[in-house]
Amino acid sequence: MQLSEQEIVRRENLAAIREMGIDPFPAALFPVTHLAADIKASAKFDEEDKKSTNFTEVCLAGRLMAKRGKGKASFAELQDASGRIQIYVSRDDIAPGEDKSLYNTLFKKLLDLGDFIGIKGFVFKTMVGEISVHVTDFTFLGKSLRPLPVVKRDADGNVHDAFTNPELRYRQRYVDLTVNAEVRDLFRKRSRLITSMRHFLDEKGLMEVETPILQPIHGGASARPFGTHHNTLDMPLYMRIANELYLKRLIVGGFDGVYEFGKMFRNEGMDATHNPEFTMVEFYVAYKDYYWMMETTEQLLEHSIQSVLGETTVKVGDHVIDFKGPFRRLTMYDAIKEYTGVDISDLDEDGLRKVAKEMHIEVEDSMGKGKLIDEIFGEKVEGLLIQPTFITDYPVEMSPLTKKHRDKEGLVERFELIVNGKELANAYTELNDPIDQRERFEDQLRLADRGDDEAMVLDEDFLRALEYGMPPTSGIGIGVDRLVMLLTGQTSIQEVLFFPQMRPEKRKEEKEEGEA
RNA sequence: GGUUCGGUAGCUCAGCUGGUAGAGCAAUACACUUUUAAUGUAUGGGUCCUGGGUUCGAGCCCCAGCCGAGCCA
Repeated sequence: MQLSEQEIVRRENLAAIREMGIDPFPAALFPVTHLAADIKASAKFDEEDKKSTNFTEVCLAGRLMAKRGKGKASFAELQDASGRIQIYVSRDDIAPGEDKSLYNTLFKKLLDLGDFIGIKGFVFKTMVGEISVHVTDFTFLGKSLRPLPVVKRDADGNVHDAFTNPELRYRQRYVDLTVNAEVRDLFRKRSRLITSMRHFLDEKGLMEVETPILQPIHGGASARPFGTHHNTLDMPLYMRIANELYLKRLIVGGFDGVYEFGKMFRNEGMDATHNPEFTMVEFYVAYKDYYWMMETTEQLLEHSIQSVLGETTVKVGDHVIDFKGPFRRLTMYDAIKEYTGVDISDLDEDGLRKVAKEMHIEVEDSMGKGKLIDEIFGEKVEGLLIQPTFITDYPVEMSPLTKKHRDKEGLVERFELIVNGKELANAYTELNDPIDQRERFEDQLRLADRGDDEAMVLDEDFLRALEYGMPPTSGIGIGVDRLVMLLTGQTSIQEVLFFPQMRPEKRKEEKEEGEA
């Protein structure tokens, strides 16, 4: 392995630390008592000597992220999980005796940016007013053998030498997180959002469950799956594209409210809004319908966004999106009529195909009525719906798991929530008539025969479950990644996933092996 | 899949009409006991993504490929 100059220096420093009799990777715990951000937020000071009156002895641990040497005393910055705080190290405080090597050698020479240290000391304010920890004792906690990018921030908040290369940031997310505080904040928001959604669902009395990721039949959605193989059973398995059919089996089993946060896997193209694996939260509640679900969705989003952002509005580009309910409700046909001027409610398949062609939408022979309407909506309407909007009452052909509308012929009780021109959630009054469900699956098989490779697969065991009887139920799936993108103003899904999917990087060593 | 842009020091980036590679930060050495994008002086650091081609000569031009970003489908 070819080491850079700076990596060699760090390895030499590592060896020198060992020679001083110090373990550069100590095993013992370090008794942390405080976090940088808490000290900065609540330190009180004696006006006379500038020492803190409430933080007289603190122990912190973290990475050394900046050094400002000043001869016999130095300033440095320690970064822990909460943020950064300045530390002040003076030679005669940490090395009071004759031997000054702890300061002159270890602190000044052998300590590199990125190393982990633990410090003990008291909090004070410098002459310039910076809240700092005056170090009385420090412990080496871990060596960093590679130089981190050094990102600096000036007094006006401008960032200098930012670590911005997206490829490097995604491939080495650990570096991105170490060096870019706003990235850490984004993922904290993501975590808080999921926590607050979970609280909301718990409060509603729903039970969190887990269902199979490896499925013998990839049901519950229209998408191409990842295939895999189980050796012992010697059978193909698919990574789930949805968990809907399993959650409904649990409703059959007598739980009347279940939810699952989970990864779904779809073997399709990747772009700014699609990663092969992504997170959905789905929940199903017995004895409810899609009207109830619309109200519940409004409450859930308003509650969780309020608790993450402290408000219900989000700025996205030039728009301010308000998640305060109630959201606008518009039927699919009315939406198309409003945005294209065409009333398609009475058209048959041929009529729809003609209308789509007139709108310059690409159509294929394999497309049925449902797919054609979906294309028209997707091309001409969806992108224009910025504020949260429930699009309701879809044609039965494109919704094989949804109950037929209670009083509109040919439609089903389904809604999608569209925000900022994109689908955020998809919900139904669930189809619980097993005979109707079997016919819908058979319609899907006919679509598959026509060449629709996304048509849904018939799941015989799911039908058996419905035959035992499922209570009337409403269910929904909400795209968590897309919601996080909205809340954090990101336009790329990669920015809200810790580890977005990437092509493998070619290392030189591997390449040479491959060629040999 | 199509198309545009990019890949140069650890990081962020310059690099003229094709003439043997540059800055800031980081690193190394020295000075400095309240600094803060610390400062001053000096020093070192490169498979210019890979492979071909054109040329006396390629970071730059041509071809193919790899990786990434954006736009389109």
